[in-house]
Amino acid sequence: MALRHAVLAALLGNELSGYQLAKLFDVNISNYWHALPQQLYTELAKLESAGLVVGREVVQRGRPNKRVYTLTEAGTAEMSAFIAGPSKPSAIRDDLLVKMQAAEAGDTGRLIEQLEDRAAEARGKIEQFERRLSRARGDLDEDTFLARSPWVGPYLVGLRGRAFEQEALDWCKRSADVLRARSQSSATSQARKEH
Amino acid sequence: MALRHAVLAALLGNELSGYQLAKLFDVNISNYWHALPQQLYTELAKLESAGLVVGREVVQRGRPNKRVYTLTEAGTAEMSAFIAGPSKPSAIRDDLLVKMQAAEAGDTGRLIEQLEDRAAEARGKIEQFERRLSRARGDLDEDTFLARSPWVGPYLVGLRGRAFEQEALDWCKRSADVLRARSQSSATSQARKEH
DNA sequence: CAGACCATGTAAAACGTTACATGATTCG
DNA sequence: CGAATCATGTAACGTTTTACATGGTCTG
Repeated sequence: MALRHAVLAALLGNELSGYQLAKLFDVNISNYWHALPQQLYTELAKLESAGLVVGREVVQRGRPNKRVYTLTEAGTAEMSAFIAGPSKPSAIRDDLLVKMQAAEAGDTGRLIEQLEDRAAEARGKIEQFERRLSRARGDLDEDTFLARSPWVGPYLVGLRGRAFEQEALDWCKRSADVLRARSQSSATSQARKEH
Repeated sequence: MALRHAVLAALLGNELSGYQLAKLFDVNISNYWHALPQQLYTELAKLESAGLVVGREVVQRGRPNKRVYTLTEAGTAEMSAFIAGPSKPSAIRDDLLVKMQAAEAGDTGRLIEQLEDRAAEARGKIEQFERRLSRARGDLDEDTFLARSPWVGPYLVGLRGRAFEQEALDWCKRSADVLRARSQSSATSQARKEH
């Protein structure tokens, strides 16, 4: 029971369909919880039969009908109990870091490419976070917003998302630079030998 | 097949037993890949029957015998193929962030406590990383070390571990401050009303 | 009219976590 | 002598991923 709370948290204050939730998880929530659409559909069904959310059918013109979900009181209570309870240690898994750890066993050029791809991705995400944070603040400066807004949870989560991506970006740039410099100098000394 | 590569990466250049590997995962590798001891024992058995590692029995006095594992050529080749192949998007899951997202639905005081606990944990980990990095560098400065050392993968991974914990620490402090300030000002306005 | 987007699910396979199980040695 | 550390596993259970399945609308 873990995805459960991430879904409830996303639904808190927003009425969302499975599809909308999937998009939200893809672009936003994935920075602290990753889930595939299939999981969300099954989770929403489970949550509804457990009485933590209620769904209602929304008839649409020009596109398929959808079923949107809202938290019930039991759902809010569940969330409140979750917040008070113990946290599991946060888990990370990142292929790039596994690859970096084993860098000497593989093709450094390919690894550098992957670091550059990840850096580009990070740049995109940072911009997204920036836009979303700025929209949330409106014309208040950050400290004022954080002091006065009735809801700060999602904003603080966004700050961490941005910082995380910034950190990833810096690391990718630095690591790619180091690997590039090393492969050049070893190519140079190789050339010197062959001379 | 995912834990597999994290184990192979850890074993690259080190001959380790399941137990030593478990400790390494607990303190070091957990920053980019999390695994429990049980998983490691079963994974090592699988890797050995797949011919990617070989184990050998080490007889010890004063403590139980152990079985230590080394990469085979096939294991190194597997790692090299993994490095060249596509990376899965990195996955994070952090209860604290789920709780923060839903902060308004629960007890803010409990959440602040948890942020403080996490901050203390982060401080400890940062120190550990600092010590390990400094030991790895020896008396070279970082840039010289990164240019000259034959192995930089683990060091670069350590840099990210430290940066990640530093980022977590900063975020926990900032978030706890924000929540504290808000609960005080709402307590104040509450007191004013009751007056 | 092809490709992207909206919209929702099921089933099987792989993976991870929790609980169970054991036993010797060292340190305070 | 109790707790921590060294040392290794199995089995049951729960979660996540991958593959399969479908079908309408909107945009270029």
